[in-house]
Amino acid sequence: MTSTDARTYVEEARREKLAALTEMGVNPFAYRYERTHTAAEALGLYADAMGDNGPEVAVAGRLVSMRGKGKTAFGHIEDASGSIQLYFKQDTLGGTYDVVKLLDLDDHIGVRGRVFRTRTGEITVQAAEVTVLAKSLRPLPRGKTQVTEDGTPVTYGGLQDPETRYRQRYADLAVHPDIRDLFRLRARAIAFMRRYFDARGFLEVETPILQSLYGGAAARPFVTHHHSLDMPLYLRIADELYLKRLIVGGFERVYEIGHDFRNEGMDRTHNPEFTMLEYYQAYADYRDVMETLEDLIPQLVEHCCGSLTIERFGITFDFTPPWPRVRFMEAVEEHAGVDLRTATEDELRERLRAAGQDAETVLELSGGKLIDEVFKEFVESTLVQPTFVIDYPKALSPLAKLHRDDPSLTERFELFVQGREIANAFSELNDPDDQRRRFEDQMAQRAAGDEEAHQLDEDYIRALEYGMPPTGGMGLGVDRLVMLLTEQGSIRDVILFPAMRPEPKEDDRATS
RNA sequence: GGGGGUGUAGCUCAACUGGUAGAGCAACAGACUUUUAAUCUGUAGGUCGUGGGUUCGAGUCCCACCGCCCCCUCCA
Repeated sequence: MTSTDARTYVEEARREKLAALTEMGVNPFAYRYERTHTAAEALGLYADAMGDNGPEVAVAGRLVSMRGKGKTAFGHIEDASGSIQLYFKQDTLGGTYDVVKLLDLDDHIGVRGRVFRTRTGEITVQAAEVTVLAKSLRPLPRGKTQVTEDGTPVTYGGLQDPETRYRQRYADLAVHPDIRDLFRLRARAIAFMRRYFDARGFLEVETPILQSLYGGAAARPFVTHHHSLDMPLYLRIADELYLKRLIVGGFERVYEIGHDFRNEGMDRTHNPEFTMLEYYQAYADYRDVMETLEDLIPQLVEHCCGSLTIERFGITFDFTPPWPRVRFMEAVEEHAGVDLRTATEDELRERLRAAGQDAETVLELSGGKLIDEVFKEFVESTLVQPTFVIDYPKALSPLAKLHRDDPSLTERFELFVQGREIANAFSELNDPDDQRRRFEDQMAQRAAGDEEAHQLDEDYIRALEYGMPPTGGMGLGVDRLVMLLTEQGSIRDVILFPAMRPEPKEDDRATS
């Protein structure tokens, strides 16, 4: 009996083979294997002049296909590099052939033998020695792929159920090489970011995930409790305030790639924990940050996808810089037909209602939230190609410096692609007195019932009082960028282990 | 939170207007010493998400609950 579900007859059969192997003195769970070549390397070794006398290799991997023929058998193993065919022959293997008969799909095995080419033309390892590395007791939900006459592969069966794919990502990855490739691309993108900032003198740092006071974004946090301090701690919702403390400390250029946690709804673009890149650069303003993004992102896209122009979701995205910069106010005026400088809140609410939004929900909106909503309703979806929206209203941006030409605005921009916010950046507010006033405004909104408004962070203000140089900073949602690069419609498809409800136990599956 | 869909064998899916569950692949036994979704013969495998109700009879109808997916709302 396993802990998760009842053992099936298929598993019983595998356990019987496991027992038979043990009976024969074969350890079904070996300690190590001296692999000489990956599957791809072994394939590359063979040249036709070698005939049946190719080089000897020792390959190892998971058995993914097996075609028994009495006294011979063909199968494929798959390793991280790809797959290679194996040929087992009783004449050659002698008693070991009994071990081959006890193999199941999904077993990990090591095979030593010479490389040759079969009559049908496939480069193959003729097994001279077979080592069981790990018996598989539970069959993977593996589909069968047939290549039709016109060359299109058709897969029968396989692991389709999205829930199972997320819950048992190990199985999903094991049977879907393309999913493994997707996560390799994700890793490649993150590694590129790291190299990019390292090469420009940025210091990678780690700031607290457990915080007694959370800040840096408008969001509800996860709360936990520290026993010996007997106090609540919050999981961070952003890295921002700590990274800027480091600018005060003199690092000048810092970045962090890590998880933020927001206790909010889950859907195809929101996971409770997600990956954020933040960077801060002394003596820079938000225009410098735009230039950095216009440099970084195109390079990253080209590095990961091979081109500055990519076809995704039926749209051609062109990352060739420079990207359009549209002012927030002008964008709203153009798409919503309202002038935020003159419109009353009631007029804005009426505009939202006219667009089909729920009247009661709209009534609860005011101030920055209302303006933000108007922007989201009318502007966001129009921003398909990479676009900077710049100069946000002050009310929306309590951590951004006031605009040098217009004190009702801030020097803030967001980068949109495919109608989604990818990055958010500003000339960082470094006037401690102004920061205190902005926090106080937030506290007032909080008192008025806005759970997402910032808390007043005295320690952060103290840091600013010591003096923070002019600083440009940015946060970028890594998951969403990866979604675009890999053409995935759900954030769960780019997170290895997305948040899931716990699996119901057998006993109480239907109760409560 | 609202609306729609869905949950049947290990996997992928069937089962007409209610009549007591079926296929392909996987599994098991046997045949086959260069095959490749191998093939051939035979066998086995299911409290039809859970609980209740209607009915002579429920996978199928009704109610509740649980999970998942999609759309709307929303935070990145």
